[in-house]
Amino acid sequence: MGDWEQRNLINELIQGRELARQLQICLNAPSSSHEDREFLLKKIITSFEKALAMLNCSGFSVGEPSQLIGGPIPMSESPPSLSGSPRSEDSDKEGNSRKRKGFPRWTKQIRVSPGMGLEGPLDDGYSWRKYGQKDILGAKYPRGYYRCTHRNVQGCLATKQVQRSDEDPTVFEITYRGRHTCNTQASNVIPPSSSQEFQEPGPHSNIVNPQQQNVQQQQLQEKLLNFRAGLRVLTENLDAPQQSFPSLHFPSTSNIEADQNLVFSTSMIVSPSGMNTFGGNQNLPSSESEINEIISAATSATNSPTIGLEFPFEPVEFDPNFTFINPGSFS
DNA sequence: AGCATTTGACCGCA
DNA sequence: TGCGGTCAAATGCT
Repeated sequence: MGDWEQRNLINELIQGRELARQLQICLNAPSSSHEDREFLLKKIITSFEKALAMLNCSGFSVGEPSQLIGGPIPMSESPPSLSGSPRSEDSDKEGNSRKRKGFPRWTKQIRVSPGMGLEGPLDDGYSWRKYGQKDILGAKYPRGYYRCTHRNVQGCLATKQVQRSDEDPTVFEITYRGRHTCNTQASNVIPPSSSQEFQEPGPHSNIVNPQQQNVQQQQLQEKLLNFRAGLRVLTENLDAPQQSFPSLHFPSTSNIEADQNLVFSTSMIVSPSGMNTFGGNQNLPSSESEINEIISAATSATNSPTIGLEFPFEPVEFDPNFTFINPGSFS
């Protein structure tokens, strides 16, 4: 872990601590609303998840045994022994091979509810560009192939595949391959200061004047509040390999072979009966095709400001055990 | 015009 | 040889 990442991690932990303190104050204040507490709680969780994600990203296996929601997700890909001889990233660039078997790979299965805005959880904070779609044998739904938008500019070789589950169409299995070497997410992960934690200072964001900033921030906070009120994030222990994975060297440079053993899972589930409380907006996907369109758009993570607003959930990117479930259980 | 998506073709691996 | 992953030209979108 480099200095930069360490700073980010520390920032995140400090932020988590501050939020916890605020929550403590909130709990002692009878005037505070349940919503406020809930909001702070969500922020704390998000903060810690970010920190964990950073650790995961930096080579620490931080998956913890936790609550299971849907049971272990069977991996459709090769088991930890992952086939193929390891290849260095250098030798595996375009032109040498169309199959990049040497990259670490991990899979998430993610659940979302339409009521909470599908683009949120699907946006992992990176910009993805779709470069292919393929009908997979035995699968009802085609698999989408995405690569980092900054592949050409920054040589970032991260890719991901999005596959809708046959068994449960509301589940999307996202397989990530390779690590981002671009700086895309950096600005998202670490807010410059706590007062700007909900801004999206990503590469696509434009500098705005303070007034616009305040308005946007306020709207964003309101949106997030609504979003979070309907969101419950639970971790799930989906894959043993992660726990048993002995190495603390996540994809740095020297341990690609061992890294191939990394297999994570998370679930994204689109609840067909999700409540429509998100910001009072009733324009929610009702049909399968609509959901597909949204998923497609969200996974491509373009410059849409809406997508950008959802960045607090991006740490899911590296968290093996996230599950977004139908927020209908909240009211 | 520039960027993203679509889609058929190509390639490597099992 | 078939399947999965990627390329790249065509097309669409802003």
